[in-house]
Amino acid sequence: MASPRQKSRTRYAKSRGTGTRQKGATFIEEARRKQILDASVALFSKSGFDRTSLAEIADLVGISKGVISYHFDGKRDLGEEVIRHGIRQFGHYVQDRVSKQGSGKLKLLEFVSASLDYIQEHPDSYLVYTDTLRCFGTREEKGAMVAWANERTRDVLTQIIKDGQSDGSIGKVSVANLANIVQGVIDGLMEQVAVQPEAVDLAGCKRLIRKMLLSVIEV
Amino acid sequence: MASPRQKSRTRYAKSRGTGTRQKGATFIEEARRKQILDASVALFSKSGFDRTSLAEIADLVGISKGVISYHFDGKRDLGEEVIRHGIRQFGHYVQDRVSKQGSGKLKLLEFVSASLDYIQEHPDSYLVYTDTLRCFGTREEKGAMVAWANERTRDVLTQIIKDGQSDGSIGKVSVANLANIVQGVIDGLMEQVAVQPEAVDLAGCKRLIRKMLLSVIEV
Amino acid sequence: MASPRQKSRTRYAKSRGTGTRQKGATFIEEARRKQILDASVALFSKSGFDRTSLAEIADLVGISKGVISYHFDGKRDLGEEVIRHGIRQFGHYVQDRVSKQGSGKLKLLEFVSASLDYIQEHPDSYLVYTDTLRCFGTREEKGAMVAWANERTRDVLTQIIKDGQSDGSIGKVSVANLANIVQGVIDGLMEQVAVQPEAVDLAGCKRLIRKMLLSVIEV
Amino acid sequence: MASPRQKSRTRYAKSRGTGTRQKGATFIEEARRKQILDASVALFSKSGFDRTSLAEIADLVGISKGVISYHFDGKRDLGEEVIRHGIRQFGHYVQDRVSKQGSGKLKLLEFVSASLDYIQEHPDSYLVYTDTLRCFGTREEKGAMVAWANERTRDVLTQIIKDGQSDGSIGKVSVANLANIVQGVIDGLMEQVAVQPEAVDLAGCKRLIRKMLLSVIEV
DNA sequence: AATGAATGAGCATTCATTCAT
DNA sequence: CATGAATGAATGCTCATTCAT
Repeated sequence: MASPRQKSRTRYAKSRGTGTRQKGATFIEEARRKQILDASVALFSKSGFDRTSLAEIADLVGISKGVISYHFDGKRDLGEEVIRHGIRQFGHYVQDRVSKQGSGKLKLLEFVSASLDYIQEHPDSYLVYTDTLRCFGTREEKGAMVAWANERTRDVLTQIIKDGQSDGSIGKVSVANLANIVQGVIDGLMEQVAVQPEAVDLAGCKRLIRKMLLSVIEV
Repeated sequence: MASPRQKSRTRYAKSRGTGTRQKGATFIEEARRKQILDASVALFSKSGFDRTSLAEIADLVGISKGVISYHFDGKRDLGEEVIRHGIRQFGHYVQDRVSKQGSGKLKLLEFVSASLDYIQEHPDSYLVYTDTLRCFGTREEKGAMVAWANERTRDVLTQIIKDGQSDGSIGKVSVANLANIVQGVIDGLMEQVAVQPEAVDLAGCKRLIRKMLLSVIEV
Repeated sequence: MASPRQKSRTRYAKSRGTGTRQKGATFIEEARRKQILDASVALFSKSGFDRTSLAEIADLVGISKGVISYHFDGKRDLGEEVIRHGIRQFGHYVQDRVSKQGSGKLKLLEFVSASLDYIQEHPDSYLVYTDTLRCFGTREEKGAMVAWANERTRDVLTQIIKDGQSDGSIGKVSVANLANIVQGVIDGLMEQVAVQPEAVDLAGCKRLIRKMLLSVIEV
Repeated sequence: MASPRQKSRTRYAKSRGTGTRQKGATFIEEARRKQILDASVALFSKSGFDRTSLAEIADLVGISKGVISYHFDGKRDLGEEVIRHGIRQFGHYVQDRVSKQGSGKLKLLEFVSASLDYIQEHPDSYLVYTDTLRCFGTREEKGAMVAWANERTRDVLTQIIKDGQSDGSIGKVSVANLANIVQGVIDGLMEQVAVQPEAVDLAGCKRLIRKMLLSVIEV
């Protein structure tokens, strides 16, 4: 995926766009970006994107507001970077675990497990992700962004199910519908866990979901 | 003085939210509130709570901003009312259909169907609900509100499942886990439908969910 | 000329657009606008449009910044209003004196005289006008605005000269060229007077211009 | 240390503006200055002095902002240099053509012609000049600068006219008034041409001005 | 000579809220 | 009940300038 960073100014931007990473100078740059990103996640998860001011972020990092503008192209860019960062991390985690499974069936079950484990370990992640996502422009813009993120997940799921059908571990079932449902139940449980961890018995839910899934993917 | 205009923050508007209704004289009052609420929903669904100003709402209704302040105890109160209104409507719709079913099993299946039908018919509803919630204060405050809304639904579901187990239509299964999962899949699909209606084959999903549910509630 | 005021909000804007002026309420409104406009002219003439902040204007009037936003649609609108006001006043003054003259020739000479007298009496006027005009957007935007203002004057001049040729007081001469030149010399002298009043002997210049004009408009 | 980097505000750059040139070593230096100056003119003519940031200039040249600060004593100094540069170029062009004429009368007419030709060939020049001037501090500061520039021109004109009167090619006429008027009409037409070239028939205007001038300078 | 990085003041703008009438 | 008017704090953003390497 090409980085959407755009507004070229007198800055690192140019060298950044190429994808080439120099050492030295870029190190401090990358460090600052990470600092700012981390502070943003912390504050966004507490008060939400809209209700977190650049001043607060700068304060938390211990820098002046201008630095944020220097490293990011405005608040929106910062928000997008936070989202990207979150999605990437989540994706890596799940992908990592899924890829260790042999059959499509096992991969599908692992996908659910990994997703739910991730949210349990990083409860902020989901909150920041959905909250920030929802702060972007009009309904259409937001919709497009959420849709984009959803499609990403759905594509992965679709592929896993298809693989399962190819390798014979998953039987005849509507791939699209199953993908939608799996994604749905994961998203839905994620919110519940993020908001009220004590109200969800994740282990139990995982077992139940497993049972439900097996009932429809049996060959 | 009987005027609702009181210095105290806990004034008229607040006690209104509880559902208690005073007698007459408030007819015009009730009409105004409805006007404002409707305009709010329309605008929130387009631009989101935070990005909709009281001025815009007043403009759409054709009144001055002051009127809103008179009828609602600030923007937040208006937002909460919008949410309550949305939840209530959704609840009534589902309850209505569920109550027409005989067994717990049928009720559970109808709950899912009704929920998904509702979102299809009122795609704005979910968007306004989640977006507005997003805008309330700190994580704790938001969490409390979401949790409250979730619990409402979960309680209903829990009762339905228990009823099913009592009437013998639903077998041995963890009530809490099943409730969480059903709620989760509904919430998750709701978002997908709200954001990308064309990406979800609702009828197919309903059938698949039905199959999955039957596999775990069989006696 | 239709007023270019646009952004309708909950405000006077609506009743304003119609052109109808109510009494009462609009009085205080009009008074505030005038206050703000006057303060703006004073400050613009001192420091220029770009280097005058809304805060300074508000301070001078003794109100809060918000009031300016309430009465004007942003700084640019304020600037445009200042310009319009200036052009209108200048136009009225000149028109007033010109209209009292009988022949086109006399009108042309009076146009020059009146213009130069005006600038002598209101030295700020020209400065504020040119400075503010030059603060609007890109070269094209600015150009369009200056061109618009120039055309206005040129049209009046063109008409006067044509009238003179009709009534026989002005002979054969290129109307367009003469209009350009007359406007040019007026503009040019205006700047000199505005900037260095003591460096220009206006009475003497008027006499000399008169002589020069007579030499080319003689029948 | 011989480095031009001195704390004192009155440093290198300042003494540079006077026209005095030190000897060698500053070759690269001079090249950089020219690069920056050229880029500035290009950008100022497009967006105006105030709306052009040092970052944009640096970007266009392909250097970092710091370099500009190194070679110029702040943005204002850069602006002044741009103006001086513009005036100098204009002056040279006109002087060049004027000096080729024999009599004062011919010189005067050539002065007008050359000035108008110059603006036609360098329409940006005038725009940059007036716009940049506009941006210098208070009315007094700006006034002083404009006055200085005006005086320069006026002195040249005054001398030409006086020469004409000495050599008998120009008759009895108020030197000061004529100088003011000639300068005025040139300035005024310059603006018209700069802003709306197609609205001015320069050749025709030149002929008409010539006729008007002849009528007052005849011996 | 040059740069990347950081600064911090300044600014226009938005907006919920208040209140006298 | 309703409104026009005013408030003033908050916010994102721009930018000239500084300075250690």
